[in-house]
Amino acid sequence: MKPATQPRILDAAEKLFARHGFESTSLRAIIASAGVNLAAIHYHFRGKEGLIRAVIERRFAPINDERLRRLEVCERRADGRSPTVEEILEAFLSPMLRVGLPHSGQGRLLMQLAGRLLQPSGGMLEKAAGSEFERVAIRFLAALHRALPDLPKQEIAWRINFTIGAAARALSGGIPVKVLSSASHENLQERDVQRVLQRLIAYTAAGMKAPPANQRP
Amino acid sequence: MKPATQPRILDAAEKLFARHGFESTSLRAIIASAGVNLAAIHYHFRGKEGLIRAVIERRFAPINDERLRRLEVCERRADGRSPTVEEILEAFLSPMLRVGLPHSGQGRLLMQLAGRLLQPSGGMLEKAAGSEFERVAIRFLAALHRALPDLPKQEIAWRINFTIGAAARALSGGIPVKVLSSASHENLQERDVQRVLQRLIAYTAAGMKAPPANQRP
DNA sequence: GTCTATATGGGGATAGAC
DNA sequence: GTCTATCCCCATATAGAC
Repeated sequence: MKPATQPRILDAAEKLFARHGFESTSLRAIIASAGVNLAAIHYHFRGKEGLIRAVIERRFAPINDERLRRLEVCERRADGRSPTVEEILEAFLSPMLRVGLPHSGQGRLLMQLAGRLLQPSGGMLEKAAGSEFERVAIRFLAALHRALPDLPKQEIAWRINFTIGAAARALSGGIPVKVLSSASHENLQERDVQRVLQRLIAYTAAGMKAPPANQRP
Repeated sequence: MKPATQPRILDAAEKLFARHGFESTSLRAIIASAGVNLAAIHYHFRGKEGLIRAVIERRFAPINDERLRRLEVCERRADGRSPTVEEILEAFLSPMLRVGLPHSGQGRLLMQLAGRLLQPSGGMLEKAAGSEFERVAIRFLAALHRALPDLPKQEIAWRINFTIGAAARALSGGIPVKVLSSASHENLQERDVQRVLQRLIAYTAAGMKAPPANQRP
């Protein structure tokens, strides 16, 4: 028996989106891969934008839940005191990087997809990703503000954005410069996620804890 | 007398690309704004991809020249010793963030454009941006390796990628999460670039200098 | 409720007249 | 160098079969 139409569409769309990006993937390519009719997409998802949103939400809702869950765990473990910046950042970054096992093709596809998702690229993607991120961002901003009471909240907000940018690089494998990609992009395909996560946390935690620059130069 | 067709196309395309992104901007929108014929784009630039590449190269070649020039200046000033990480990163980041004055509309447009450019988003952009970056990336990787001799070169390559990701966030204004964008996106439109640069350098320099994570967890 | 067939309008690209 | 006319592909919408 063959799987239902809806998940077949979602699986095919996720794979193609991850490989070619959202705007470069046509619905026709998706229906060919899924073996369904074009109008089925419109029926189930109300068009391409709805399909993108459904793909995103299917995968990122659990990630965001996991982020919040981990944050609560390490806050409870800290028992009244604030968790370390490293712990908070691991709660934020790890679920995204760890989805799927290192050897799972689906996991790596999702990492590429996530790398694309996190970057603003022209309108509708922001909306789809933004609503998912919002609840998470608020919680983590508060947690980091508590861990770094000397930093203005505005500075922390900036640094969260910098951190997201760094994570997006890690997920998408970096720029296609040979000298850099030999050390990142290629390896990302083959090495384990844990190593990348360690590098990313070492970098972003140090940046997060940096003394703020002089505001009057 | 009216300007030549070619720069008119480039100006209109840059403006629209900056505003709506590359894939969401139609050639027809560009010709309407530039007041030229559709085929003129294909004649001068061999299609949309060539136009994107031309827009990119026109703006980024001088930026990359400036990066290399600044790196040489601070290396000469260091007189045999290595410049600080902060100096190297400022040479790398500042030309990109400083193009145009804070109040120049063109400068801000370019910042948005650059923010989009630096993030991998589906194929052809990487190629266009990658060739531009290559010569710069090699030089800065070497300079940072000299400034941070204890770090493996591979680790530095990863951190350069993280740094680029953070810079891309600064340029594009961050994710559209209200609580974060109130502190970044909105202000980026109105406040001076110097402030952003200071924040970015404080964050990325700390990340760059962080002790590497344990490789055996 | 689920899907097929088909129509519409907009997109990038190209050949060839001027 | 420039423009007109045209081609083919795509996303979307809808009517109606099952």
